[in-house]
Amino acid sequence: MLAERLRALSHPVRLKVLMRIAGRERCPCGDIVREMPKAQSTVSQHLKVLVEAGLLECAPEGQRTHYHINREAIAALRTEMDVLFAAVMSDTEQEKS
Amino acid sequence: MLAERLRALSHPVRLKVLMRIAGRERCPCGDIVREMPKAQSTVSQHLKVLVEAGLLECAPEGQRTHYHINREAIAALRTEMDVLFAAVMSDTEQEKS
DNA sequence: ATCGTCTATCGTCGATTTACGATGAATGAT
DNA sequence: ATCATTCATCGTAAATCGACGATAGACGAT
Repeated sequence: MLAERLRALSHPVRLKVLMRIAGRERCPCGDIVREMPKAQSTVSQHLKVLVEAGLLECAPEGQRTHYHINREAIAALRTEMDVLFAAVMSDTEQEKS
Repeated sequence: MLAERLRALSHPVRLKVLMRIAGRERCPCGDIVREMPKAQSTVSQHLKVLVEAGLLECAPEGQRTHYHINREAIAALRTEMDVLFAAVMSDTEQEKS
């Protein structure tokens, strides 16, 4: 559901996490923790939320887990948002004085 | 902040409310309550959240309050989302094997 | 085999959210 | 003046969230 994905994006830390991961392939959790004034468990939780929303994917590799953007999900979200924006911005036609 | 506005959109009832108001000028609270299986106080609260996020504007008129879309805010949000999407979808350049 | 590193998960606490009914203020109708 | 309608707000209960420390499992290095 759209609301679910928007919820995943509706926290400043998660937005920042997403941006940190963007532009990298295979970004491990530790990298993000190091760049953020949050406990490791907190970051891990936020990552989980993003993964569960489908916006991130993770790949356990050796002792670490690499996260990366799920571009398909992002593209789908963009489409949904476009539909929403179009609907909400649509002209009423009954407002001509 | 972007996260704030996304939060306002991240609830199914609020999304529905927004869609109900879209395409109408001067939509009173009662109309929405009637079209939704939620208590009046609940709808009123959700409207408040949307207003506080700037996505809706309200105009008390007689005994009722008319709500309408704040198109400028929606447009601004769309721009912010475009930036986010662009950043997140950007190619890494380091993935060519 | 032992130790350090990386990460997920658990338990917990306080804060916030969501929903509702009740209430009250303002307006409109009679 | 009385009464009904419309809406915002208050109080409240249950659920969820956000953050943390502690812990445990898996892996890599020695």
